[in-house]
Amino acid sequence: MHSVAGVAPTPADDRSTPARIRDAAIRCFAEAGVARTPVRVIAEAAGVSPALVIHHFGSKDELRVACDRHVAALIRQQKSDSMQAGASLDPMMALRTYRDGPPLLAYLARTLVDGSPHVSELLEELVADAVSYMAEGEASGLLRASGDPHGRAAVLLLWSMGALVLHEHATRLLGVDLLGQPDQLLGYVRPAMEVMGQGVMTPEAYERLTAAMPAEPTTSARGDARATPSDAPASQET
Amino acid sequence: MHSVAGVAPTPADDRSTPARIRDAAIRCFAEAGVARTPVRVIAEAAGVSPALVIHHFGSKDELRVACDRHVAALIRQQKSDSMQAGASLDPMMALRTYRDGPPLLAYLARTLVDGSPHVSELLEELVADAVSYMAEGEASGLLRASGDPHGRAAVLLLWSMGALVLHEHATRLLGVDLLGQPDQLLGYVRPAMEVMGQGVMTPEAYERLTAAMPAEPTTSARGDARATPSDAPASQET
DNA sequence: CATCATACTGAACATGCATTCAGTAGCGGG
DNA sequence: CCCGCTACTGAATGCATGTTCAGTATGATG
Repeated sequence: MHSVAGVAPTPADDRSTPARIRDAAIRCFAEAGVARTPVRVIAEAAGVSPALVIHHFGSKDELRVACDRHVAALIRQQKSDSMQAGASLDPMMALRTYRDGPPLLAYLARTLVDGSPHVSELLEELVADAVSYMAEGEASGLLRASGDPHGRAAVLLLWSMGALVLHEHATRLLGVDLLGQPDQLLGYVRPAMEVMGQGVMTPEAYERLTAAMPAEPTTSARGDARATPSDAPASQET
Repeated sequence: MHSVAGVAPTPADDRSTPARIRDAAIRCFAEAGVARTPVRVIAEAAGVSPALVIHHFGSKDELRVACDRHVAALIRQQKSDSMQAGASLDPMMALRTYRDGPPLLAYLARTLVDGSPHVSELLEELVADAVSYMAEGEASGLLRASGDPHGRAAVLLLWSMGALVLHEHATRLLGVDLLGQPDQLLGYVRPAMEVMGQGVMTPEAYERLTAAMPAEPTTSARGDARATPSDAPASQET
């Protein structure tokens, strides 16, 4: 465990010591989670003493916050960098191709469940971005209109991020590594695209469903709705 | 924090002491996660001493395994109970209506990320179930056929469970509580149903995409595929 | 050169934790 | 009545971990 760096302080490492500590922490946190990585291990990975970690960041928790901020900033940046190169339906897909993408995604997957204000903020930005990209997509005839654009974008992002968080299960169930390179994700991407492209229901079944659904998509949900006959993923009505 | 039970050992509690401890542990683990709930808190919630918890289960870790098994068994049972009452596209939806459903879902959400052999096993069963239900749905004209039924079922389950795991973000982004009652989930269910019903892409765009996709859906992914132009959720190509 | 701040360390320290231990109470079987 | 067994407890024990502390080196500044 904790197979990260080693103590070798690559001679040509121009990063400042705090930066090296922060980067080591990001790798460790991504690999084992925050709770299960002692400061000792981070210090070793950065080639310094545990005391120095505290000296620079004040406490392990403040170090974590610094990591959150840095990762959020990196993702924001790579997001805007990849803007021109054609956005995909998965906002994180572009990240996988970058050199440091996978560790970033692993860190994100951990932090999404641990909960961090900065990552939560990032998530809200991603939803907002998705809404506007999808509006463009709608305008150019690629995407369908939605009765609730924000809701749709949020649900798609939750699914995408949720799959990322459950990447271990994705590996077991589908044999793909969601933290890896995009060209090895066909086992995930193809079914996903199938659903994104056509849905899973027949047009008639969907028609019947919408007729039975309570009205008002965008206004905040009212209490008049009875239990819906079905929901998100996995089967049909008997 | 840890607002669970209290020490009151309801006089009419016919559960055995180990069962009471296990149930208390499930509640605590669901609420705060395994790592962040000391044995002491579980013992308090069950009205016993920490030493007794160890006495009955051997260690905290074995207690966790017992909880995993019990939760998996409960979910299996409620799943088969609700079979007759019309399965939905979300395999967990029925659980929400049961009295003890929400805590079970919360426990599941925690354990899915912590990783547990028994819950992983449960997940595989759920995929298998989903495949057969969706085959029925296809036969009765409700669902579309898929080029990769297992992949589709797995992806849908991953999305559904992923959203569950990220329920805190769902609350913030959509204002719904995925751990709560189904009739308060419209903000999630409606966009989800929209996607499940029709997909997000226009038929023409999907047509163009499938034409560009590499072939062979069911055979295990070969290494010949180049990067796919896009993926799962959030936008389109510029 | 003297001074001072800063980077840094090894060895403590304090705390929270799971687990152990020695012992008590109660109870069923001989 | 007594023996042994089980449920159970309060107080240790030992360990891992975050943090502090006293002190050293280094390099800039006067």
